[in-house]
Amino acid sequence: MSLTQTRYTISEVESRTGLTQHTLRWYERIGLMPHVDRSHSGQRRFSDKDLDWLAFVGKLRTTGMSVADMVRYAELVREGEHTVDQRRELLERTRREVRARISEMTDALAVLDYKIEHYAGKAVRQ
Amino acid sequence: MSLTQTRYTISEVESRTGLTQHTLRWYERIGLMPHVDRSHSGQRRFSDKDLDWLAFVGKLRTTGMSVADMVRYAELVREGEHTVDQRRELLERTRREVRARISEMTDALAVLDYKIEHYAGKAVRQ
DNA sequence: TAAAACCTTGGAGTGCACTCCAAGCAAGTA
DNA sequence: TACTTGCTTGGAGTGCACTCCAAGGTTTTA
Repeated sequence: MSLTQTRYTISEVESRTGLTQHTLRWYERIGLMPHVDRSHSGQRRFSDKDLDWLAFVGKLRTTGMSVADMVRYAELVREGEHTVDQRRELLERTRREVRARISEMTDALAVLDYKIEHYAGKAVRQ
Repeated sequence: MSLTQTRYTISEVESRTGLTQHTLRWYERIGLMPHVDRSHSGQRRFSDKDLDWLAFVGKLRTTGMSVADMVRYAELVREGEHTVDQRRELLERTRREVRARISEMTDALAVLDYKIEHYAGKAVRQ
């Protein structure tokens, strides 16, 4: 166990993650963050582990997962090992949704390509 | 010119497009629909052309384009031929954003895959 | 004709994901 | 020490994209 664990203030975490301080506090309030350490005076001191969690949460956000589902996932993590099946299920459902979403968007992209091509020529209608 | 153009009531359009009547009226109100024909008593009668437009708008929605940008696009169409460059630009910007979004999601999908794989084994941490 | 189903409007309400505020205490720098 | 910058909280506010409501007129079906 290292005695030199890095601790980050909220503004350091803001600039590292791109999340605002408001959002970071809000994440904690709604239960999307494991409890963050505090300094003797009560200020937040984030750890590298917190940063890792935030990075993972960022990936979940990117997938389009709702905040409610992310909170659900965080709860399952807090509840311990016996929730791994539920967690995997939640992640698998999310994965199915992401795959569907990507294929829809790829479809829409083709329409966009066609339309732009159309404009490059001259037969313009809409 | 055909004399047997099909005209759809709002509930027919609802079941064909999956958009609610509320949303269809709202689209018209905000200028996202070209003006829809009315029956002698004022009820909407949508044409096949309206359905085509709605299908295209649906594709734009799928790309994640904001309603404000879609309205902007609709305005450009109404303004006529001299706006084709602006329209193409708007579509090209949207295309760049969609491509970026798809690649972000593909990335996040890989993380999800890794995590699920992880759960399938036994080294479970978060 | 009578009932049921469908349509109209302007405006209010909803859910989501933040985003900001005020008042006050804490920490770092000259 | 004085000043500036940073941090705390609960709660209010924002922007987006719908979603619904009430009151009343229209159309279809039996």
